[in-house]
Amino acid sequence: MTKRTAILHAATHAFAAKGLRETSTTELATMTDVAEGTVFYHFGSKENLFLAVLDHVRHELEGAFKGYLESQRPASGLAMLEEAVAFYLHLAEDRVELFLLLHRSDAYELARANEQCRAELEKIFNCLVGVFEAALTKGQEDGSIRPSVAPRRMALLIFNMVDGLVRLRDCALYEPGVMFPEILEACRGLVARRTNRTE
Amino acid sequence: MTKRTAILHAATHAFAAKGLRETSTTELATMTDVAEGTVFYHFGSKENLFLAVLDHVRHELEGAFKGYLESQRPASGLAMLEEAVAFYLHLAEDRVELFLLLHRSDAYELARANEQCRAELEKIFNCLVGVFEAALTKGQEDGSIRPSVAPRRMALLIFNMVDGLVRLRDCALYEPGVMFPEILEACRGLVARRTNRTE
DNA sequence: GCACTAACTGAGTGCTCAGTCAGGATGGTA
DNA sequence: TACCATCCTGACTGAGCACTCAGTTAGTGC
Repeated sequence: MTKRTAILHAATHAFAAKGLRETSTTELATMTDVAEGTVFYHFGSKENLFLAVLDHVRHELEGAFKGYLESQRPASGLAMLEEAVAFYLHLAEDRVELFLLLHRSDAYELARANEQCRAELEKIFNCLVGVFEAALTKGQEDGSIRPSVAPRRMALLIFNMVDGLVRLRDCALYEPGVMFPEILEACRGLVARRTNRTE
Repeated sequence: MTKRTAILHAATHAFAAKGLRETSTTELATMTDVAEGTVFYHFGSKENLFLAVLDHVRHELEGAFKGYLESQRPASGLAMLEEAVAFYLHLAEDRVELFLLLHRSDAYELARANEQCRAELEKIFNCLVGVFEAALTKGQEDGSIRPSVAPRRMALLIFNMVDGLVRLRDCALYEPGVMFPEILEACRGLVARRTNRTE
């Protein structure tokens, strides 16, 4: 591993765990057995390093979801949606650092002043919401999902529900795994084509 | 207004807008036309000031929701839920700073080390989720809401949906007002007693 | 007028940190 | 061997910061 990528990885984890301001360049240099100057040689400034981290996070997320979408052959759009929710929660456990970083205010703060950061965040956001949206669109084609549902907007609501659970875990306020059956049931209730029934 | 409350208010807005680390005590002193020392005379440390701000935010939120609950005489639990969602979105626009502060990582960061902060956050969280939970419980009593719904857990999911919208606005990624009809419809679909129908 | 206290002041302190820079090491090429 | 580019080093710098403290002011009771 080159020193550049070592710094990038260390920064990803440190920024996710402690935040941008709370992680010093001195600290990153020590963590990676590198001189302070090396950080600036490769990335120019702390802000640029953060942008590189965000770019890295985006690639990781896009890669993970791309791999998932290609491996799945779901029976229906509705099944695809349920699998997407499951995969989202799985990924949030598998790659905690990616989600921790996105759940911090740092990136959104920077995005207010930095156009590149904003664009990066929007790409990530579209990728995350897009997974649910794709399932809903497919479901409307195969008839498993109600035609009255607006895919993009419903995807946004589902994303909020699922990502909200992950966020509560990150804040150590709640454990999302517990809610897994409820959230699947909720998604079905929100979008599945209704059959005749009363309760 | 005493200098103490002037500092408290300035801090609430500054911490919400820029974050804890990004707001210096020097800055707060200048904003409120007060000497640096005065901040420390009243609050002892920046961390204590932040805790006072959080306590203030909690009182404001609890007061707002208490006033709302007392003024409402909804026809059913389902109607109450819809009003709660509307009020949440309304409050999030009316008192932007309260929600901005809660959507920052600062408080959750501090909560990891500070028990008082953690307790404060949990109270706020319970207050916010509680509003939806109360509506669901009432709805199960009057029959407007399905008995199969677990009030607390469903309240959590609805909270995530609604608060997620507010959060997207705070990140300037989306405008929540647009989604208002969808989110009401979604809530009804999630919890309302089902009638015979097919689509 | 005096004593006591609470509120307030602001210059000063010591520390942390992002970023710099002059120079060293390494390896490829003429 | 000489030259050059790339990678890397770490002591240094200047700015910003939280916090301190000796001292001032204003109010209150005697």
